Amino acid sequence: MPHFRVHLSQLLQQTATQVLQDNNPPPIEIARTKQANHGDYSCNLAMQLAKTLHKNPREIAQMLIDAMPASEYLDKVEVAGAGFINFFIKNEAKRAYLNHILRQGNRYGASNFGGGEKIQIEFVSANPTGPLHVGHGRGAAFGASLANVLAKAGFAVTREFYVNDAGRQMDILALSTWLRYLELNGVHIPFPENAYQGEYVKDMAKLIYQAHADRYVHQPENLLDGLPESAYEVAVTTDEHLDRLIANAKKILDQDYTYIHHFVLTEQLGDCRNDLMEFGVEFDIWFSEQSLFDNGLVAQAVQLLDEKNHLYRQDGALWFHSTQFGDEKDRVVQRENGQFTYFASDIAYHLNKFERGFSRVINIWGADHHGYIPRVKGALQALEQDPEKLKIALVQFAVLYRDGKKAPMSTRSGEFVTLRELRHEVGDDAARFFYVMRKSDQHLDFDLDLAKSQSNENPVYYVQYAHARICSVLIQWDGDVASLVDADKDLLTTPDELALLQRLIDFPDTVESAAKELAPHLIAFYLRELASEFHSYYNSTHFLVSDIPLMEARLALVTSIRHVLRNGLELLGVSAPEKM
RNA sequence: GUGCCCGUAGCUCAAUCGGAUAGAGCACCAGCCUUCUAAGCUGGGGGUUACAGGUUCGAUCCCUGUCGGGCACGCCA
Repeated sequence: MPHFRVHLSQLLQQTATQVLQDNNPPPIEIARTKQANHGDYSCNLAMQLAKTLHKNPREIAQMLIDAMPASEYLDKVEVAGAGFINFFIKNEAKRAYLNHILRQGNRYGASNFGGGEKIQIEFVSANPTGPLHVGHGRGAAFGASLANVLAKAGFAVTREFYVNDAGRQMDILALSTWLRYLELNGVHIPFPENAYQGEYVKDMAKLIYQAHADRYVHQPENLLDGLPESAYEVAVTTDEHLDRLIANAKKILDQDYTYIHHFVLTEQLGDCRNDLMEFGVEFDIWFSEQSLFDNGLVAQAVQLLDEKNHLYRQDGALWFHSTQFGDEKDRVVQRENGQFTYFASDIAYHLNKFERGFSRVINIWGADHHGYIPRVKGALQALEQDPEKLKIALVQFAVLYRDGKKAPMSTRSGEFVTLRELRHEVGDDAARFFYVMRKSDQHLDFDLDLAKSQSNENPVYYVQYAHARICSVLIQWDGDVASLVDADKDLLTTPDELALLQRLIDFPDTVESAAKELAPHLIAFYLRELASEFHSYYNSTHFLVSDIPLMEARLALVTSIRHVLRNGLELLGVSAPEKM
């Protein structure tokens, strides 16, 4: 079965090369039309050629049409407006397409757009220092849906979570947990305000306490070494004090520090993984930042930059000359104290991604990281990699609304809404759908009341309901769906039915666009429109009629709609219930 | 202050990377269940696409400026 849009594109390509002779035509773009009287597809090629050919675009369009070979799928081709070429697909061809959908079933919508290209998509990558919050949720939903879309469009997709298990934040979490643990053992040291305040820290301390009692209570009196007397009474708030506490804790605990560190990391990562799994978000690879250090890849990447003369030393630190690659200032890769910065391991990580043979790499970042892009791309360029292969999709913040008011959120005070709370409150389906209803680079107003409402206002139910209705009809019909390929599709003649056919035909193109533009929201919009057209059709037309051939034709259409609804919802990680 | 993103119906958002008469949902008004699920459908009003210029066959989209909002400007991650 032909892909109409591709077919037309080839037809026009062939014609254009012939008509233009030595001039090679610009890329042919076939678009869907908005209005029925413009046909089904249109092309603006003639208008684009008007300038180079010094001719009236309508004239060029007519020339192209006259030279175009006949197509068995076309009813007619017209010149319209300023010089559009409008294509009218035969209704018979659209009807025949239904069998293609029925046979493809859950594969329908797939294409070879990606050509099996290896593509890596890294998302969420939250610090394993606490529960995921609603901001991570958007990255997770967006990334997972996009990955599904890319896979459907023919890319070989690897989903990856970068685990920041090497940095200072992990040390702060380990320290925080140990302090809570000491409290449980009756040792009270003022809890730093800039340590992790959340209840989950106390929970982890409790677990250690329950399993090991006082085993990790070594000389806590030395914990405040090097700190002023006041530290015994007042909670510290500065980074210096916190770092001193960490250093002291490491000294006091020695080997046992590794245990605490490992314990909190495993706990948090496990929690994060479960949370995401329940949300329908899974990864192929959990990539450890620490492993980059352990394998010497960070040192190697920095050395490589040095060999290519992109580093210099100043104030005791090692700087990358990123301004030479469009960054607004140079960046430190190795601190005065010898520690590599987060940026250094990130360079190593991205270099590693490219060395693993991905032809394209997609990072999904929170929009607050946008300033970070030039330095990463700069580093890649400095290492003689093509920065164009790295695409960074920025996801804006999600703001929750309850009762028409902003829900308060602040990580610092520990008063933030976790992803888990959100999922439990509105349900996984609604959460997944709402997160991708907006373009990713737009702020998202997440209306909790709307997401929760089990009513006609809720777009998730609207789409799912269409699916459930179809299931219900098919159950009452009680026939063999596979037999519907034999139905006489020519009995589908109403404007409703023809519009639905075209909508179904559009699905693979929509998936392709969503892949090309990294825009899974297109799927959400498409599904709403398809559901809308279906509901309308459902209300105006009875399917289970006594005229058997007519009934089977309609059931063939409706079954195809069910396939597309299901496949589309699956891309978004939303369930397709058979009953509601 | 500098850089990036954004500004579309009363509200929340689309608009197939420059295309044809800018579209949906919510809200508001008026209707539709003895029939496959009313979590549904039908009809109606709503716009100088923040503002002012520019580029061209053609601009919500590209360029310049102004106004308004968000984010980022660490030897943090």
